[in-house]
Amino acid sequence: MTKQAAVAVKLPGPGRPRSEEAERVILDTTMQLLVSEGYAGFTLDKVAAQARVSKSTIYRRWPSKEHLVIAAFDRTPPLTPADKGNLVEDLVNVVLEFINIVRTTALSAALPVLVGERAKNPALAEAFDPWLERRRMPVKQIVERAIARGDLPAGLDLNTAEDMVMGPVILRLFFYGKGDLSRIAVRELVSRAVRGMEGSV
Amino acid sequence: MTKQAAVAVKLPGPGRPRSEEAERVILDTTMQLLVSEGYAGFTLDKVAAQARVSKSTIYRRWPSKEHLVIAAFDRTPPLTPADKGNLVEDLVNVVLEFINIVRTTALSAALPVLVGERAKNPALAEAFDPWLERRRMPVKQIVERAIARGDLPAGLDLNTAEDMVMGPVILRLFFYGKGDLSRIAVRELVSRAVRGMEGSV
Amino acid sequence: MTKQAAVAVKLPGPGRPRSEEAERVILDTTMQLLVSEGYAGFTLDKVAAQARVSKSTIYRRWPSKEHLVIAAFDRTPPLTPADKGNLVEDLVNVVLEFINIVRTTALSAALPVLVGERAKNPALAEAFDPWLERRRMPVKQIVERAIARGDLPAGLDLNTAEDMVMGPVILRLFFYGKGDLSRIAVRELVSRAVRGMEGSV
Amino acid sequence: MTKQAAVAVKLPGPGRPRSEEAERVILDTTMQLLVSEGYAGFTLDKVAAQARVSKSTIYRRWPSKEHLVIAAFDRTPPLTPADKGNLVEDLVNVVLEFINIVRTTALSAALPVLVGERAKNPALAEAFDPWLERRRMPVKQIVERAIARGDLPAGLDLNTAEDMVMGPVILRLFFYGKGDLSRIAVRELVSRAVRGMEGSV
DNA sequence: CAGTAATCGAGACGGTACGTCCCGTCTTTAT
DNA sequence: ATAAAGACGGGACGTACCGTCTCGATTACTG
Repeated sequence: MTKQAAVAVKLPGPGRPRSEEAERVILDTTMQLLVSEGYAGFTLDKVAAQARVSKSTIYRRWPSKEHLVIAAFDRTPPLTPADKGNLVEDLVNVVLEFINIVRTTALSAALPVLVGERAKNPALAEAFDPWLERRRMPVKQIVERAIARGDLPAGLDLNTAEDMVMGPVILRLFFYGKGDLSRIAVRELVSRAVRGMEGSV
Repeated sequence: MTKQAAVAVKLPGPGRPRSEEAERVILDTTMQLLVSEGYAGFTLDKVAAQARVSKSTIYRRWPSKEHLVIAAFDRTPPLTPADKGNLVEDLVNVVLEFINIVRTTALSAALPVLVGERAKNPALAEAFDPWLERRRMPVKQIVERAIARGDLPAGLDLNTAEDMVMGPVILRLFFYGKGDLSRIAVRELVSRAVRGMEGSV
Repeated sequence: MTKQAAVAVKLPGPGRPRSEEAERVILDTTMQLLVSEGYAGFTLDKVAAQARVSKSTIYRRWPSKEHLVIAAFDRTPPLTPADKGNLVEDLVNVVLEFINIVRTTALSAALPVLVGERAKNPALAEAFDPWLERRRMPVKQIVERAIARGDLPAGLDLNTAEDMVMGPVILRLFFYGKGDLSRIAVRELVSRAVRGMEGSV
Repeated sequence: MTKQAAVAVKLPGPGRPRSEEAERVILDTTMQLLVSEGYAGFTLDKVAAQARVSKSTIYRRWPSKEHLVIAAFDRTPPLTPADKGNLVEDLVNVVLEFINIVRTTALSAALPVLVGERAKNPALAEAFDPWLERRRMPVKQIVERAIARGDLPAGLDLNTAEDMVMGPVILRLFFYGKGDLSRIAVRELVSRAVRGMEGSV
């Protein structure tokens, strides 16, 4: 009934404790290799070799390559939902921050693959979806505050709003190589999305 | 100046001509295996075996597994941009048609992977981008006609419009497992997108 | 100066040790397949399948098909240089024993191929030549003892003697399909070779 | 019943006649490629490409790669059995000539492979054996003349004599990389072989 | 303080797909 | 009928990676 076990602090128990150092090095190496080699060239053997760690040490912590990748991305800092009281500008800022993260990490290469795998791998979905949901929070929070302020109608579904804001951005980011994602272009997309949110269906 | 050469009919020339039969069987088998096995379980050896064709015959036509997959999708019928003079309804119809295609073919599993590969494989991008562009046409055409009718402002960028319509849908289709894509939900997304298109930036 | 290192017992070292069982099964299967399929029909995939071993396990030990074959032959028991004090009879016996081994194993099919490959593959020569040298030992020993007994002149070169004994035999064995290699024929060849060894050049 | 057909001059008949030019170019290219690439790197596709000839043109003439190789070697000039009346010197000369041919052509690489194939390919044996027999003739002739002169006993079997002369040489030539085959070494081998031929068994 | 148990590194293992290569055959159009 | 060109089926090659396993060597907690 309780999910405490999952969160519970690992009790010492007998036996040699897992090295936190190893965990950190593995995740760092994972991130670095994803960037330098791309997802396709990313290999657990390479991670093990470069991190000076055995493959068992990796598999003891994460059940598959994909889980490791998700864990690595999980450490990227969360988006900070700026609150200047201006809906459009707040959204633009958080979107640009997201774009920047995607471009500097290997997310653009890895995310599609993870998405593809998730479809048929329930175990992966279990790790992936919370991460994704966490990534969606900032936009939702900004929209929520705007509703509270009365800038947006009360009946607006937060998920729908998020889809409208991020959908076009993600399309340009992942699907089209050369989509315009300058601040100006983003502001147009966001402005139009916000306009679409106003009023009832 | 002319692109005719690229489109020109392949002249017979000397040597045994490539078997159109083989090509057809390979693409059919590819599509079928993608659906039945998923992208990860999809193998060129399986294609060769099931299509009763040698691997050389496949590799002679497409330089890699990914190119073959794109070629297979390339044969899926183009979306037909219905024209009932009602912008929102026309868009809803074409979007639902797209959703249906994605769900009945293996697109949902394959597209993310292809997108991921495209990022670092220029040769793949060359084959992938035209296909994607072709898929974007119907929505653009509908929007274009609406502009001609005066239903939408003349200055509206077609790509932007397309991103606003398809972005949220694709987000729900690929990224979120259980996004609501019923006709009602789609109509809301499309209606809001259209509202966002109206007026200037 | 010492060659001990090469012969030294493999120290355990870290990591999972290589399975001696696997090694044995692979070599057994190799030998059996060479006999049943002939050299041309001999395939590493077949070996892997029949030995219930992965190809990696084979390639981890031997760098190529040819090296594996040599390793398999390397296990055939060495010729036993009989010593009845009769030079000709001792030689006849060891030659007949050699002929028998060649005929019952796949040597007759494999040896020529290996010889052909050796010419341009230094790595192969490195494995092949010691094996060949080992095969030459028995005849040399018999000749050496005969020299010690005073049955052959002291200045006789052992290699030359060996070439004179085995050359005609190998010619008949490998090059001519139907060369007479009965005990009587062999005794004639050996007798004449021994007569040629007597006296100075 | 008659074998005339095989030897009969090709009657013109209908249709385009076979190009003698093509035949010559193919054989030349075969020889050259065997030398430059070695037997393993020798490919019919390479022959066709370099000779500017289609593979069909090759297969119309010879039923397999091996037959083509034999045909190419078949054009090497026959050994000329010098006759200076000195048995040993005549043999030494013809042996050295043979050694030279083997070393300048690709024979050393190809012969072992052909020998290996011959064992299980009757059709190949049919082409190979006559060639081999032809190569054995000079030594036999020299021995025959020596018998006629009374230098060797009348009962000596020619094949046995040939085996004794060529066996050791071939052993050094094909099997051992670095066998001494200088004129002096060859003279010793031949002298000893001749001594072995003298007297009865 | 000895014993127990989980961890570590190293690296072998079965399985399987990849993309390349070559053989010998077949199918075109052109001589 | 031959020729050049080149596609075809078949099948082996050697490489790579995955996720599992087996070692000997460390660490801690436990009795």
